[in-house]
Amino acid sequence: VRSAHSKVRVVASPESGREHLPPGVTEAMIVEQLRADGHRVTEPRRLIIRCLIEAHDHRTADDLARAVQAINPEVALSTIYRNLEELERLKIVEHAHVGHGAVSYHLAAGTHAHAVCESCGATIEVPERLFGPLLEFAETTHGFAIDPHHIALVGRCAACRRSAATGPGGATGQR
Amino acid sequence: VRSAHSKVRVVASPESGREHLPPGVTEAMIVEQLRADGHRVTEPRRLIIRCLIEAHDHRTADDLARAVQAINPEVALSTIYRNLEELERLKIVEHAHVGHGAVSYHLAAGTHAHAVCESCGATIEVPERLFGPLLEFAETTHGFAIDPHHIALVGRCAACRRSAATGPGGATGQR
DNA sequence: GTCGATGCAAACGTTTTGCACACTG
DNA sequence: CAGTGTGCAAAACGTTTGCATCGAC
Repeated sequence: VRSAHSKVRVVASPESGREHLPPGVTEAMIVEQLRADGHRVTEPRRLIIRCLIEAHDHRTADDLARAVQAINPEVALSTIYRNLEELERLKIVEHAHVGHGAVSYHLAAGTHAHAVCESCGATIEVPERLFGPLLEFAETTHGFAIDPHHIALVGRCAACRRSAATGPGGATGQR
Repeated sequence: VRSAHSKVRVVASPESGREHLPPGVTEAMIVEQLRADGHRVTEPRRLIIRCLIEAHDHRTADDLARAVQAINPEVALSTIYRNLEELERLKIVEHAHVGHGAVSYHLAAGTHAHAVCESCGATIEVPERLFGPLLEFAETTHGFAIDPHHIALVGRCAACRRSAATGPGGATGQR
């Protein structure tokens, strides 16, 4: 039961389709923003941005590294991390903690949170507004401001629930 | 800004007090359960259970190791991990992913979820019922069963929000 | 030419594993 | 006395950092 889901498969939203996808962010726009903030525009940086836009699902630093290295194998993993850090500082990128595994990065399109299947790694997206009661409780009773983006909820997707029902071998299992 | 919160401070619930604390679980009860499941009762195991009960706030494997080693320094960290794993299999213990840091373990008292302050690590507890809308959405639109226990929500506690407001130095910061 | 950004390799903190030995049942 | 559970040490994993060099401005 070691490493499952290396590739996060995003379960399509039934009706909505792609309401939340990168709202037309372009490489140029981001580059612009970087320049404005006094940063240099280098090839690795440009590649990272490009791959981040192309991969509109969420991916780990390592996934991203592979995508970038497919274009330029010279780019180092540490560069990926440093750039993701920078891009987060500029609010261009956000990350989410997806249970046990590696952190997942994506463009800051806002407005949705994530839930990951603990057995297969499939991700669904959840409208932020459903966090309302939680936000309100935390706010009013503790003055605490919950950030729904930052972590992924955990659970079991339809498929895995089904197969768990059939195959009884199901240990408590996953992390 | 390296390692902050090693000690997770649990913000007291304003009124409720300790409604959810270990509902009188005892070492003996758990030992019983272990035996029933065909496991052996060893000293390390006993100590781990004891410390887990005594520390009714949530703690990392490492915290727990220190507590156990205060009694018997021989106990290895790997034993802690292996036992936590076993206890989870028996549904005696649960773990929660608390943002970036180490995983947090606690007795499976159920009925509440967690939210952690991303800057100081303070934890609040959140009634499970507030997840209702989320559970329902995930269930009806994707057949997905969210498990509110498994991960901690992330946000900012009252104190840190206040100091962020005063001290402007606040970077985007924390992980 | 300056200094921010990079590649590499090594360090880090947490968790997992392989192995020989110890102890419970 | 069988075999689970243990300690130890080392590996694995994702991430961060130090340092010399490179290249955008």
